[in-house]
Amino acid sequence: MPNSCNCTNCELRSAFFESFKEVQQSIICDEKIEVAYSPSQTVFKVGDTVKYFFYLKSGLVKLFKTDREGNDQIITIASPFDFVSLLGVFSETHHSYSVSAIEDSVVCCIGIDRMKSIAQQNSLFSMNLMERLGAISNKIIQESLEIRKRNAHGKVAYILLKFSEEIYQNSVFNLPLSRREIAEYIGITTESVIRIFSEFRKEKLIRINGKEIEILNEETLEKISKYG
Amino acid sequence: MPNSCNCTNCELRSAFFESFKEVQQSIICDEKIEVAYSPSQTVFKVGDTVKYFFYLKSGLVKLFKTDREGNDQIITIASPFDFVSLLGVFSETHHSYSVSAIEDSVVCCIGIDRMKSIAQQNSLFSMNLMERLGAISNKIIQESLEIRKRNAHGKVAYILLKFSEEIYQNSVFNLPLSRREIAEYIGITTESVIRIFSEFRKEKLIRINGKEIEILNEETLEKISKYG
DNA sequence: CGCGGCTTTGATGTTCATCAAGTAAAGTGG
DNA sequence: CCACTTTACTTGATGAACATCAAAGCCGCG
Repeated sequence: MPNSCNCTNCELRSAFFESFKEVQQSIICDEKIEVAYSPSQTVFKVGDTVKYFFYLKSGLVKLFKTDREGNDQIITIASPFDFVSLLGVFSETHHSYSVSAIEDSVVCCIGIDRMKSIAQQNSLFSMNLMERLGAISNKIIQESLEIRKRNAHGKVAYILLKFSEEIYQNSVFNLPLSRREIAEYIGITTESVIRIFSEFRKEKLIRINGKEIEILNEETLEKISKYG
Repeated sequence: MPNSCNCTNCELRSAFFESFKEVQQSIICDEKIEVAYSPSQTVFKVGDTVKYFFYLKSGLVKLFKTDREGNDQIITIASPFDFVSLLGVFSETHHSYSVSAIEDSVVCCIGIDRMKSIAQQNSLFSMNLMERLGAISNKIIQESLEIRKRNAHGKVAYILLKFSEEIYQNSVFNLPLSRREIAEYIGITTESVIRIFSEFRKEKLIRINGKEIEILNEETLEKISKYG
């Protein structure tokens, strides 16, 4: 029964099932599970067996690794429509990073074996999948280079602009990450994040009210992001 | 004519054509071009149109980006059997990074449209492709996190061990990168690389003779790499 | 209500970048 | 093939950027 499932209008379809035959689409629709997560809840952890292919339907999640001393490194933030499963999903049996929600989120889960067998039967689908997975991995790599080449001020400006322009598309937003998580994302210390936030506030580049941030001077922040 | 091409024993076959029907394999064998590069020669540049899928048959190449001030950032070093084309190859029309040889290298080039149409016809092939591309992208992301979390000494130790253990599998090797390139790879300055090399030499952890390096005390280097 | 985690600020110190200068090596043109 | 230029390498001196350590206020939660 095509279109009988509740995801007929799901973004997931337009996002990457465009090339899909309806019968297969409905198989996926019937078999997928939707799971809701509250902030700080874990979707999966490093080392967990790869059982599902994950897709973020709504909300915001962080991908991260924890080292032996318990320090986290945030790899990236995934927004709605993003695949939470990266490329390793088809080549690895265990996850090489952890995922947890940083906002109320809904994740679609499709059995990985099911995904594989469908991909093997439908090469158009697997090409689409490859393109989308490729785009995400590329984005992570490029972003990591962008962050790496900046000094602390540039890193903070970059991340503020990312949240404002890319994620929330609004000059006012609620920062979904703690100061510590920001630090873990851009590779500086929590204190430095706070100090630079304060400087930006004193220079009237941003307004801060707890987690609420407003970008007041985007132009100057762009400059700081570009030229440190 | 299966097996009529000169790459019957090519690593490329065992590497990812295992699932390939012979007739298609020979199409690829017939159509591929092998190009040899000397150190410092460019395979392709940021912004170039994606025309080929590239595979490293032998040698060593670097993937890197150049910013507006002309400073390079090395993304990774590709070894034989590695795909030089990353995942973006199917989703992007222009390369987002540059590639140049750092040793005498031979690169196999296959028309990208040809690859795409074959992948669309053969889903087993496209799955294989996806797995391999995924593994490489994952490796780049993981390595970048590893480097990021270390201090300067740890970074240098890490990179020395990478060359020794992973790339050359030998405690003596000729460093294929200049001091500057090492710096561009791990995100510190050239002077710091040199200084830390000198310290390691004075502490008898390594022996340096120009480009020739010998790892003398792997154990201590491992410790420095792990604990900074 | 008290404990632990998050945030903030200040004082201090280390690490590493920057600047400068000199040597060695490698490419370039007459 | 040699003078010349350029690039790579090396060391030292200096300072800025950022981490670390310490302490206190704040908030949420059991």
